[in-house]
Amino acid sequence: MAKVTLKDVARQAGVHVSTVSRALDPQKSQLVGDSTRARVRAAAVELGYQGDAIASGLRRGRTNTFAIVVADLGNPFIAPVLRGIENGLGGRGVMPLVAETQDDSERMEQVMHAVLGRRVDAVITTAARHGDEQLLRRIARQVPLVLAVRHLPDSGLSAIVHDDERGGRLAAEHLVSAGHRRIAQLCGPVNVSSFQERTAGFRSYLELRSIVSLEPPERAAFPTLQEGQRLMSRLLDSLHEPPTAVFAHNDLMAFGALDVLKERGLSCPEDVAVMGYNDTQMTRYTAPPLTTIRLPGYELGRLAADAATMLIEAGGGATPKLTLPPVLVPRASTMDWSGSARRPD
Amino acid sequence: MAKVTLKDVARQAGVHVSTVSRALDPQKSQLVGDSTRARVRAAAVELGYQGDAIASGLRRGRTNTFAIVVADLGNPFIAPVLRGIENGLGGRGVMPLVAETQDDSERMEQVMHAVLGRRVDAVITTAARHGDEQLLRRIARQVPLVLAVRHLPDSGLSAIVHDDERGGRLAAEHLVSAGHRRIAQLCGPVNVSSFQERTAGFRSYLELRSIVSLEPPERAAFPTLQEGQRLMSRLLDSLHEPPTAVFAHNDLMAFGALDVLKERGLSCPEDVAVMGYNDTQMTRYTAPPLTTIRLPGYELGRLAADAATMLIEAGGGATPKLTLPPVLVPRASTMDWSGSARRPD
DNA sequence: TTGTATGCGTTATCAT
DNA sequence: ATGATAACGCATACAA
Repeated sequence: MAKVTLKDVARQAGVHVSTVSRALDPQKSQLVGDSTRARVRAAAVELGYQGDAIASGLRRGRTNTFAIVVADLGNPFIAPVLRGIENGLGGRGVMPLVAETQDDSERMEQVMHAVLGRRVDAVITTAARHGDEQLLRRIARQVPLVLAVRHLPDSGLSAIVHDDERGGRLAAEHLVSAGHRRIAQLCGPVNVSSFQERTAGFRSYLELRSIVSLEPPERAAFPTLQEGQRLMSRLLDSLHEPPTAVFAHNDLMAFGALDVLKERGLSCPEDVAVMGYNDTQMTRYTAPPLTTIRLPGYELGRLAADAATMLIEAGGGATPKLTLPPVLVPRASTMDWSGSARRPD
Repeated sequence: MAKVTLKDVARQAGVHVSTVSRALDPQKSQLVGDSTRARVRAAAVELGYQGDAIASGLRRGRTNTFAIVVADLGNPFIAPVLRGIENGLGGRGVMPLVAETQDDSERMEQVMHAVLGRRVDAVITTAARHGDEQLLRRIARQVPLVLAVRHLPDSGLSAIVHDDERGGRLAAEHLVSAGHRRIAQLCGPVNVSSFQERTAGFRSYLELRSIVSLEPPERAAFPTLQEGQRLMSRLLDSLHEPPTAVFAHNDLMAFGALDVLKERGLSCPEDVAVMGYNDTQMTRYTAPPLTTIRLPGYELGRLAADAATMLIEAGGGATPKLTLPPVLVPRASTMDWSGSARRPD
């Protein structure tokens, strides 16, 4: 089945290619006579004509394709975001070109190169890290760029993010009001805005209450389960006495922390309360169900898609920024802590 | 920053466009003199030249883009598969164009239309349903097509799948050998190969042991948590006495089943053992940890990418098919069933 | 309302 | 070893 082009349809319908082009373009089909339009459409259907988006893209300078650059497809939190983007795009006939940086700035550069070469109409990335400012600003001069989930303060780039500073504070408030005073946080990578802000928000509330935040000797290199395990081990090793509560910077790291607690014969929440972040799908099914901070990932994805669309239309005349609110979701992993009776708030 | 084309580089280097094209093409750069090549490259770097994959695609007839058509990005099992595909493609400079059908055959048709129009070099889909044979065979005549995860028996299409018949049998063996006799399965959608085969494999082993499989009045419309809840409720409503073990066709449905059990005051595994399928990331953290069937999703993704590449090179002269083995992962959700002492095998 | 001509950026083919 | 030219399929400015 050789590929059918406008030319073939034109011959079949007995008109010129440009007429076919117009008749088949919803925007311009009105410019063509009723009878010819019908004839052209019939011919197109009969021959099974299918427009060539590549040729059209070359001519029009628009590909109806957005690049979605994520850090890690394996992180369950990314699925709803992707889905939101996909759904936000679908209606407009735009399709997502997906790439993964694996949280590596070099790969980020390669990926950006690859997507720019494909002449995407916009780029949405959830993979920004501090240090990428220069690269991303350069990219943003060539194509509308939206930061999602992670932003780059003072970069002047559009960003749709969650209020992670607030999320960190919510976590701290929750733990403190449950009576905890020996509190630690397992921090995600230092060069990612989300984790920096969670750290800061959490710490600032503790300081407000004059509580010292216990912290492991280092931060996670990646926000993964394995790193959660590693940090929790190091934390326990570095203290004479375990903390009574731990705030992990995402749910995966919290699960890693739970592993280590169990391994060492500590129970959650009786000995150590644990909370996560993101409220990924499974948190309510774990043992114990995990207290966490819920972020509207799907919503954020849709809004990022909208922002990218706006950016295209505005032609540089706007930089949409939005910060979505997190919500505390209290569950058993921070309830009924045995120490709360002994040391009431 | 206006876009830099071959023409600009040619002018800067003082050569003809076609020379630039050759000098910059790794395949043909040998055909051009050493000094000119150096000059051209210098000019390209200086101007920040970046090839236009759209124009190149139009001319060459290859876009270095594969379409990945999935049913549901929200299903956690799809993440490792996507990741495997992405990694399998990355090395070859190919990028994935991702689309979601939401398990709707009509949307499948639209999506296929959209990706064909984008002149992708190949299509990998994990969203095939019985009833899609005709559509997909038509697509396969126009572009190399690989079915992944779900296949279409007798369609003659390439397929990289898991051995779900075997997986179903493993599940049945496990439950029976734990002493269960009142066993039910919560079946996924009837028109999807994976679930049909899980159903068949499970049933065939029970028949072998002369055990009647209890089943809810209907199957799930989608393999989701909500449907798992619904089916479990209907199952319990339809029986005088609950089953002692339930095989859910994926982990999500199993979690739904657990919800309902808890709601009704039944405990797992003491009253009812539950097992899932897929071994998604969270199964070891749930309460109780979920017995499940592990599938090599990442591997399957990589192999599907390879198969698609092969298909392109073979030009229709091959239809790679592969079936990957599942593995039983026993955990607490099917252990220490209280009835096993009373009715030993 | 329809047809003509031209170009989007690249590459293959031919010629030099 | 390099240059000239045409063509990939489509869309637009312009002419009729």
